[in-house]
Amino acid sequence: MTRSMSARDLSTFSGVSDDALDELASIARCHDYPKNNILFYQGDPPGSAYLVVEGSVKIALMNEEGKEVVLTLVRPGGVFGLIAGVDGEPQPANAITVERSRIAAFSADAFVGWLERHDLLQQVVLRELGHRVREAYHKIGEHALMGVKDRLLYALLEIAEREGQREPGSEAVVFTRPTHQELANRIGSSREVVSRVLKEILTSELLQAEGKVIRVPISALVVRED
Amino acid sequence: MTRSMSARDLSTFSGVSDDALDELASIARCHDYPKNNILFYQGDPPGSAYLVVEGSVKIALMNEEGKEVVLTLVRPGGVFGLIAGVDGEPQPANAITVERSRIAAFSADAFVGWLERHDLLQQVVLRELGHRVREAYHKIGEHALMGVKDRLLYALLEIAEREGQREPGSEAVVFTRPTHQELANRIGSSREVVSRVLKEILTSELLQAEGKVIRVPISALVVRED
DNA sequence: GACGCCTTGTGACAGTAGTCACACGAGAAT
DNA sequence: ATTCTCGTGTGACTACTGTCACAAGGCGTC
Repeated sequence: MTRSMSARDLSTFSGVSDDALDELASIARCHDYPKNNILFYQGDPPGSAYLVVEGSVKIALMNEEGKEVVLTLVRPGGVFGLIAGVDGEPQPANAITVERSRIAAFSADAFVGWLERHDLLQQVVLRELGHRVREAYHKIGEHALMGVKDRLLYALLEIAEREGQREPGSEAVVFTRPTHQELANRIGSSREVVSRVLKEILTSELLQAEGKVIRVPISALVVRED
Repeated sequence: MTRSMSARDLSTFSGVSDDALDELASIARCHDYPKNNILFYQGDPPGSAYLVVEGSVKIALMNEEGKEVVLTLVRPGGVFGLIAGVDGEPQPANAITVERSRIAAFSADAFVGWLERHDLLQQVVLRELGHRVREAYHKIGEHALMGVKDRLLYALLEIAEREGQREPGSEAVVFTRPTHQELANRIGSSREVVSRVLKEILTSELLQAEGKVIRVPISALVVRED
């Protein structure tokens, strides 16, 4: 793992001392993976905890026919595989790289040991799990209580929040949207439906698009808070 | 909080010493609530952590029209309100009694203090949150990847696992099912649809019913493991 | 430039699931 | 006993979603 990984401002490990991060780096095995590489399957025994150094990884479920739903997207600085690592149960979902990614892996024992040595269970793991629960609850609500159009809208707003760039000289945030298929996987729908509904949203709604770039007025973002 | 509450085999606190439980009891405010009593709303600031002593509480989301989806059902010995108590963010969902219930409440600070004093963060909170995440992920998968019939089937099997009684003299488990409306809320559907689909399941499928009592062969339960 | 692969747009269709309306039965309450 | 409420069963209808089929555009590789 290169020194660059221990970026001090990454969300999950913010507030962790440099010494601890250096020690963490020393127990990591770091590798590059191509796009769509499967890191582990749902049901696998807990082996390692993982840290995304570069790229991104989707945690997702699939059914027998190959239909997929993305539970969460882990971006640089985020960890995954934690739950199984912490409670010793099988992995609750599949982990797959979304793009070419650099991933650091730690043996579950070594990682938990590190957490305990530095008294970071609360700071790191609780925060992370709490966030996952919130995220998951929100997603359940979306699925059970809203239709495709609203789910898609929320997904777009969430992306805007997480990776949108402030557009120079305007009160809006821009980002290039993922493919229709990826959006469909995120919201648990199908490519064709996303194609149609997205058009509808972009014409009538509060978002505009130029090509694959979507503009979201900042006013639309703040409103969305739950 | 009566002494009876500190039952030593309750899942969430199994393995916790009697001394610690006694101390916990000493900081609790314990009250009885009628059916359908709202304990907190989604968005409320974190106030307390709660323990179900008797009865049960549903953690659920609602939309504007009053449609509801149950995220998890907390039974005696289970805790809720934890996430907000631990991370200081607003409550992620509503908490409502399902039946007449006795609930012990702890101020968030006092509860966290107790956990830390007895070094139980890992044992109690991590276990609980990990379980919640798994449960939630499973539910998302159900919603995104399965239809009403399968969701209902899973819901019934889950109930059978959690509160089914071994039927004397047969290889089956029995339980009295909740109302159609409650089932609909659990799976995010509607009363009428549950009424129809349930009939379908009970005639063709692996479950049988006599009145409101449902029989599930044990063989059907073990298979369902993920 | 030609080929192939990925992504997209769209019409037509099918099926699932949700809603509305209404009736019936069992129990609780008065 | 009468009345009310709650849970239930069912038919009819609607609408939202997903699927299939097919065409076309973009972009990189050889």
